[in-house]
Amino acid sequence: MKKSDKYLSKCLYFTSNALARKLTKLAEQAFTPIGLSPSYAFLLLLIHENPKITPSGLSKQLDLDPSTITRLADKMILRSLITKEKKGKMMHFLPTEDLTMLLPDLEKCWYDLKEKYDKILGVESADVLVELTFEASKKI
Amino acid sequence: MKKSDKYLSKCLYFTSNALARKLTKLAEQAFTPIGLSPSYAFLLLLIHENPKITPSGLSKQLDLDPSTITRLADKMILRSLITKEKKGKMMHFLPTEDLTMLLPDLEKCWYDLKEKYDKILGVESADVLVELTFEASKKI
DNA sequence: ATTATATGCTTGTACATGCAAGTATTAATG
DNA sequence: CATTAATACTTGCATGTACAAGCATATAAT
Repeated sequence: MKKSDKYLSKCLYFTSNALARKLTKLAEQAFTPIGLSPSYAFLLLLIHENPKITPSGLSKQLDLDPSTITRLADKMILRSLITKEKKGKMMHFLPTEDLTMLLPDLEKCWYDLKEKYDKILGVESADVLVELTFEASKKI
Repeated sequence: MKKSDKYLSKCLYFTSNALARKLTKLAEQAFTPIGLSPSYAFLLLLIHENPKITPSGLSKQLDLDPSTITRLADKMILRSLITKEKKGKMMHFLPTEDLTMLLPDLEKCWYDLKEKYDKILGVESADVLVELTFEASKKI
């Protein structure tokens, strides 16, 4: 076994990025029916469940830079799935009717995604992995 | 607990992407001493240990698209850390003297990175996580 | 041997993302 | 009250990455 194999297969940075890329591909497939990539789906779900949520609020929950939220949200506004309202220095996002109508389809995509990787990894393994990954992510 | 929390914290796509982003940031810090981001470090290590390796070979080992390898490698050529040679339709990458000289520093960055996340997560937890992540990634 | 197909790499383009800097609003301090 | 500092968001720019299409070479089929 070469040194490089050890570096790769034993490096959390590398393995987690590789896994993330593959899951992203899987997720993108799962979400094609609604024509949105998965990041947007999360964003939309959060806005739907937390109307008036701010960019910084979304930033914290999604672990994304505020500027990234702005860009993602702008595209969703163009698609009339959300709106935004400025109150002082705060910006609030609001779901539209279109989003409400889309929601069931959106949730279906999620189930499909979960089904996909559960099938590949086994439900128990997937559950363990997601739990550990979540905990690790919180710590870093 | 809102539905969205479940969707986020229990979604492997989301958690693994969040973790990967955070580890990438950590890794970028660890590799600043040599002025390279971590993807390049992996690439260089593989080329150093497998002289004459091809883009497709690197693509498989790094789980990156061949076109991505081309771009990464091009930048390393500009920095005189590798060279490339065409033989038929195959392209071969070769380490330069500069790379050989850089290698010890490069490996040091790795150890620092591992130390960093081992400290945060605990060595055992990190080991378990990397193993599970690696296995999952192989399956998908 | 010529044409067709497959393989390997590179280039054009697009995208999610982060950081640094800018703008606008609120809070704090003198 | 005026000035300074802090907060919230957005914009400019850079980067790693993938996909699709293109080009070059090798292999297969007729």
